[in-house]
Amino acid sequence: MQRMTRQRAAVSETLDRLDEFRSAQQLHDLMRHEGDTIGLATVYRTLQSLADNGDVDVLRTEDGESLYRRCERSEHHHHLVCRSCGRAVEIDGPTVEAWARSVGASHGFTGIEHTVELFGTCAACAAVPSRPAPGPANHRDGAA
Amino acid sequence: MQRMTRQRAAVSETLDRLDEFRSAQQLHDLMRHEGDTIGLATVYRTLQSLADNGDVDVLRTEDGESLYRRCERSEHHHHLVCRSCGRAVEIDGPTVEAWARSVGASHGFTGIEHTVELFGTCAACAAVPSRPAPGPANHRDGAA
DNA sequence: GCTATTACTGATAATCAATGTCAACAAGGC
DNA sequence: GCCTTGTTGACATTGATTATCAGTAATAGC
Ligand SMILES: [Zn+2]
Ligand SMILES: [Zn+2]
Ligand SMILES: [Zn+2]
Ligand SMILES: [Zn+2]
Repeated sequence: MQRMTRQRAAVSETLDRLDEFRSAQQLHDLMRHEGDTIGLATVYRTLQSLADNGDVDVLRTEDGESLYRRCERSEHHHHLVCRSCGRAVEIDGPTVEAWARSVGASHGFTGIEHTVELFGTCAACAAVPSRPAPGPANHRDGAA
Repeated sequence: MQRMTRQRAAVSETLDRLDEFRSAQQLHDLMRHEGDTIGLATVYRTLQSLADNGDVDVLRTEDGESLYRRCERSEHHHHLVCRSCGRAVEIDGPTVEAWARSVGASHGFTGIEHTVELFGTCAACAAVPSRPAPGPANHRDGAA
């Protein structure tokens, strides 16, 4: 009931090569520019199912866009994300997990989940504030 | 350059009476049902400016909707929010603040900001799983 | 190999929160 | 009163995401 198609494989491979959080549209553009033939809807669907399976991590930007990234570790973790290029570092908050549970319980809440994300500007982006995105995102449409 | 109008005052008063995080549309509906005359765009604009001034806290739900709430404390804090009714408890993560800064710095990131929110089901909602929203949100349009 | 079944694809339309537009409107100062 | 300036609200628009659905691949049975 879930076939591995050329398109799904391509999305997966693209994610493998990237270190940055990317939106569905960014991934679609990137793949198209690299010669892949794939529809935007398929990219959305594939990312959706990858996320459901826990194979990629999802992140909502401040303006409501969903960003995806294939992370190294599969266990629960959090992210330190560069606001300008999307580069991410996987981190864990050893104390945070316990703290979340205990705070929740002390107020009579059950089924506690927590959202912990750090945002900042990475060293590379801080060094070159003019260059907006050192990652694979900075294809300016000129390299056609 | 910023006048206090009947509409803005009404939004502010409504927020004062609520303990729950509410969306712009929920607030608009609620006010309309209570007899207030106000346009949806005005509610959005007012919430926007209140948020910019730090007078209300904003929260993005899992599906990208913005929820607003007037909080007691004005200093930096976080929230424990009921997923089903929006009720919220203000909490602070004493260690989290320092942890965020140090993790960011140790990876060469600058301008660190952090997002820490806890979600769960409050005692009231856990007790009555059938009743969807004990708060002012459960106006079923029947009380016209 | 051939065909029926099933899942997948992708162009397009639909959704929906949020924002932009802009003429009518209120308040303050004069 | 009248002008200036900020506000309102109905409506149109945006933009990311999702739904549609006819056409296309892969699979299973024969
Ligand atoms: Zn960066
Ligand atoms: Zn955690
Ligand atoms: Zn708060
Ligand atoms: Zn609750």
